Amino acid sequence: MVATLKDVANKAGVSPSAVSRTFTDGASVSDKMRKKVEKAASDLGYSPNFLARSLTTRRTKLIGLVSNNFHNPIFLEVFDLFTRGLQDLDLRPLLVNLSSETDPEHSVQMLKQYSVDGVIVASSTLPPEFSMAFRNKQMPVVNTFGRYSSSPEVHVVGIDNAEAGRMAARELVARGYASVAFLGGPENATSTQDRLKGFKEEIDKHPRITFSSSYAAAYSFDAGRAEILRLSRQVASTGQPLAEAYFCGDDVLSIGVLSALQESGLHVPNDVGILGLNDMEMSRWENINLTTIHQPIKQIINSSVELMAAMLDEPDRYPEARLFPCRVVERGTLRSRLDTTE
Amino acid sequence: MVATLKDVANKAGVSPSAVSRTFTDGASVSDKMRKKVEKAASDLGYSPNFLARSLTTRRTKLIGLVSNNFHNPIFLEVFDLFTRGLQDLDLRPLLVNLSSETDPEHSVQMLKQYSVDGVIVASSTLPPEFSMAFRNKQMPVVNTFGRYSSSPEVHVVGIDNAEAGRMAARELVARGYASVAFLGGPENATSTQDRLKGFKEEIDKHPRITFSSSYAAAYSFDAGRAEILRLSRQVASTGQPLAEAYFCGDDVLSIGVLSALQESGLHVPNDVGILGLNDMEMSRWENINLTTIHQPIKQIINSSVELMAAMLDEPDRYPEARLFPCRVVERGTLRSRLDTTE
DNA sequence: GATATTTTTGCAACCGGTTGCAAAAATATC
DNA sequence: GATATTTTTGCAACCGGTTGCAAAAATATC
Repeated sequence: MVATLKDVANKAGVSPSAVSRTFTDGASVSDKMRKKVEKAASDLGYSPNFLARSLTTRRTKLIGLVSNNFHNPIFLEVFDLFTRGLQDLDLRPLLVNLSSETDPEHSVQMLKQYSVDGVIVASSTLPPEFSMAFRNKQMPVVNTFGRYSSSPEVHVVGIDNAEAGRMAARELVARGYASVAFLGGPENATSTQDRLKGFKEEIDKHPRITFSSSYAAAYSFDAGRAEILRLSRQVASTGQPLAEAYFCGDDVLSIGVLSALQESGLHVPNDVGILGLNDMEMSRWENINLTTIHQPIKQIINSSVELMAAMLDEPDRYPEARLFPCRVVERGTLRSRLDTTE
Repeated sequence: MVATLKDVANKAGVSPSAVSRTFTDGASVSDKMRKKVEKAASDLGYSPNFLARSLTTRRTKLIGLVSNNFHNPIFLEVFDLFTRGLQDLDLRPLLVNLSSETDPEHSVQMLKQYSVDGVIVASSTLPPEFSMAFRNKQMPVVNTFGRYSSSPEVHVVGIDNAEAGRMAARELVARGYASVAFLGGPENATSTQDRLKGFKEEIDKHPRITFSSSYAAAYSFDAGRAEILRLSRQVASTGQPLAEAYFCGDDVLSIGVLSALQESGLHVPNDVGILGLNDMEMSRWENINLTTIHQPIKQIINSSVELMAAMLDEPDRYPEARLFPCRVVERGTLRSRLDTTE
């Protein structure tokens, strides 16, 4: 049905090797030969079969793109940037949804069967065992949004989550909040742990500020909303008031929190302040207008793709962590900074 | 490095064919042979190379998942459902981002080189030439969210967009709006055209209702917002007032519209009514609370996956359109229905 | 237990490519 | 124009599998 290399060779009256060389970068073919082959190939609508080729070259140009969060809108941006970035380098993303997968071996199996050249794990909530399992099978792996010290054998691209936590704390302190809280994502996610650690570390320098923390079950709207509702009910039963400001582990979480607060008649930022993290597109939507810590995801993802490309040429590259600085983006969910000169 | 079929054959002391048969469903192998081979295979950590296998079986189990909209949050749900659905059938999605692609031949080339078993085009805005180009290369194609009559050679799964338009019109009529408008997505998208057609058809039955229409440049928040701002400026310059209610071509468009209206001090639904289409997760977020027409995307996508699976077994299957009914989901962006008994 | 039938197994060719090596052709050198 | 050197080409083996066919082994039938 579809033309093969042999068909082209016959049509052009040359050897199969000649055809193969015409379609291989840097192979030795005379101009005359190339012309002849290209003519025959275009007449037959031939294009090389990458999968057959991969058998000898050992390169499929397939990259496993692994994620487990399809409920956080930022991941649409993540997929957009990854697919474009990979396509630009002539690599193809094999999308793997690990939302309900618990067995690293199963995912390894899956990606091994398709001989992917590398794996990008785009998640801060997937247990490190997954990245390690890929690594153990000699696959190049980049853990985007990962923790930079937990799996020293795996390349990591992202932000310094502890520093982001500190930045959040400094921001709330500068605005004079007397009681602050951390409302994180899943407790076992490395990103949650590190953000909390940095946040608390910095808050602890101000003994007069009250600190508390709690966790949402997932990085999702529903989870954020559920957690703040739970805290609100506590106010009623235990008398323990809500904090003056919440640093939420993520934007979508923040939006869930915003939604619940507004509904219960509390005004943001007058009654409660909210600070997010990510700065996803939606956060600057005028009806959301979330003050948040910007995570430079474009840079993070482009760098992840570059790093992956580099690993394909140099599989035993020494592992590195690439961290990008964050910055606070002021919008409408925190009260003004204090006008002090301290 | 990684164990091959021959390694297993040697270790088990049997022929390569025997090993191959052990890993092929329905092949003839005795129990004793199977045991022996499985032992050797698990000792070596062997798993078959799908790509090598595909050379003879002519099945890669790779499905091209093509989209061009990474700015509409509903597509995150779409990708979630597709990846899960395909994975459950042991198929693998090769994600293709056609956001900035204009040449169908290029995408065909790309997918042909990877010998995908089929292509799912998940878009109502990609020109029909793309689906047709895949079809012309004998690839099974399912156009999810496509127009069911425009490319009769391509299978389509989705809704009857004209009927959805009529449903929207009936809903606005029932609520007694005296002037209504259609604020669609891109003018050349089949979904926009059909929704407008149905909507207008039904509104025209009510000569006392004023009708107008306009288009946003994309199915995105920014485009919806920009279009309603343009219309608002017209109010100032031409005196032409805004409509009492807008049927927007999509939820994310509606949210952009909501955002701009609220900002300019108009109250929804008291001053202006908004009706969306899709019912994505975000539309039921309490701080959005959009009245919208529910498109059953779970059913649509599961059906698309099933249809694709069926086409793999029967490539020349007669093309069909699978349409799912929509329904209005009442939330907070339209005023109450009139209490009439007419 | 001999023969007929069925099941299991291995051989060899094949899927669609690439590549090292040697021979052939083209070019350089005198 | 003969010889040395370089470039181009084709052969044959290989990448990691599958499969039709015939032979071998196992089972059924009398």
